Amino acid sequence: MSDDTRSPIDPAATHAALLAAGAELFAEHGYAATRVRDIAARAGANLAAISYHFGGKQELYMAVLEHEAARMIAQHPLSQPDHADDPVAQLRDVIGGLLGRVLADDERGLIQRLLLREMFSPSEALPLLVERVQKPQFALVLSAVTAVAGPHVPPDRLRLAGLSLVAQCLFYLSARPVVERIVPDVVSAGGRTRLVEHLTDYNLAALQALRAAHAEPGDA
Amino acid sequence: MSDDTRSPIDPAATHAALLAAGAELFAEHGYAATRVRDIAARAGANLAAISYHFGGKQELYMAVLEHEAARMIAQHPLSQPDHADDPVAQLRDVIGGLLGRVLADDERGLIQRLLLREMFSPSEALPLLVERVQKPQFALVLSAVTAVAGPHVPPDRLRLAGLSLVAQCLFYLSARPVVERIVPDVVSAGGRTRLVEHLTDYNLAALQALRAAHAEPGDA
DNA sequence: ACTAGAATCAAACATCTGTTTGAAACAAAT
DNA sequence: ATTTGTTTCAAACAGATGTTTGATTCTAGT
Repeated sequence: MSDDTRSPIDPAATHAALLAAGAELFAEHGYAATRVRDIAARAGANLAAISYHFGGKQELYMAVLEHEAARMIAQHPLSQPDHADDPVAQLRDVIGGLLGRVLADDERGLIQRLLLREMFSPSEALPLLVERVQKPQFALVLSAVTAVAGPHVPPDRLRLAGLSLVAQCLFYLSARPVVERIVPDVVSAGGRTRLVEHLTDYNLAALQALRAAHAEPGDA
Repeated sequence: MSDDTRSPIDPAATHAALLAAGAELFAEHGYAATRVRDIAARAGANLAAISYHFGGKQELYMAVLEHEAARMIAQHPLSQPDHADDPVAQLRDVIGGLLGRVLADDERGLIQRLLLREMFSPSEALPLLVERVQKPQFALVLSAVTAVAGPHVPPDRLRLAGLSLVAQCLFYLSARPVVERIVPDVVSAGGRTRLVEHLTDYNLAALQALRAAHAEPGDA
């Protein structure tokens, strides 16, 4: 990020560089532990640029969250369920997509990390993130869960099942250092495909059991 | 917390009050966002008491983690699997125990919150917490998972299943504000028993499918 | 009662940190 | 070329924050 060789005065470039540097540092260290001097330095901008362009640290943080949320929606749209006929493939795609976003080292992981930090230390920005990031993600998960479990399962159970699924994917975002310390080679490059397989199999079985438990009397 | 009417000089009481106040504030706001002045105030102690008794903020933080980990082991031992004959009950107990610890508002929740913060922003204290808190917890989960899924499932799959189970329980610790915003009444007092039921059913089904997939050729 | 060490306290200290300032550099319009 | 408004910059600023200090109070041993 942040072209260090930015000789001509380019307000937009400074603005963008500050947003990018802020996103990385806020995601890595959290709001309180991030120094505005470090953000400015990484952005190759002057210290006062933060106050000039955004008003202050707090406003920059909010702008970062809005910007990252908007970018995720624009650049990485949650794939629509185009497997209307194959619920299992739909489930696998949702899991793979969610896990890929969560474990990505690039900008896709940024918004997830920021969101998780907001979850744990909510600020006034949490509602925005929930509305723009979490709810659409959950809706997608819920549609996949519903497709597998069938329409006869009560909405309550479907929501709980969706939460279980999201939980297992997001877990590896926060618990990565610990998981690697307890069970090695789970989030390594090779282990990632195994992980998607496991999550698909594991939840598929649970969802099919849920479907069976709420089968329509006349169903096979 | 921290008896405010502590007229006689009692070094041990000050020491303990600082540990308690530090645990609460560190768990609530994280290390960077916690001010030593607030800790001292909540403990009813003088500001300099932190340096005097522990050396500094960093050392107090380490002492808090060690103390909370030790207290959890001493006061809330992870119930041993006394259901050698009933794997389902064992699973339910493990889930209920883990979820109870995670959602507890008392001191049981403290160590979990501190641990989760360490997971996300690891410090040099993480290895200690993993060894003293996380590994024993995971061993217990793994024994329950193994009891249900049977001995013929490869250890790799068992560990992944254990992680899935832990993930679903810990999720509600970090995601509580978001969960309540997406799906109301899940972590409420009434919803908690429903939650334990759901988690038990959901994972029981998944584990039984795992058992069936790896059944000994001669098994029924 | 006296002394010595431990613990507490109010105050001061040094550093860090977010913010502001006023001048300088730049771009665009006249 | 001059003017005007915008952007950048080094420096300074004010407040917060972790730490230290030196005196004071307390407890215990003699």
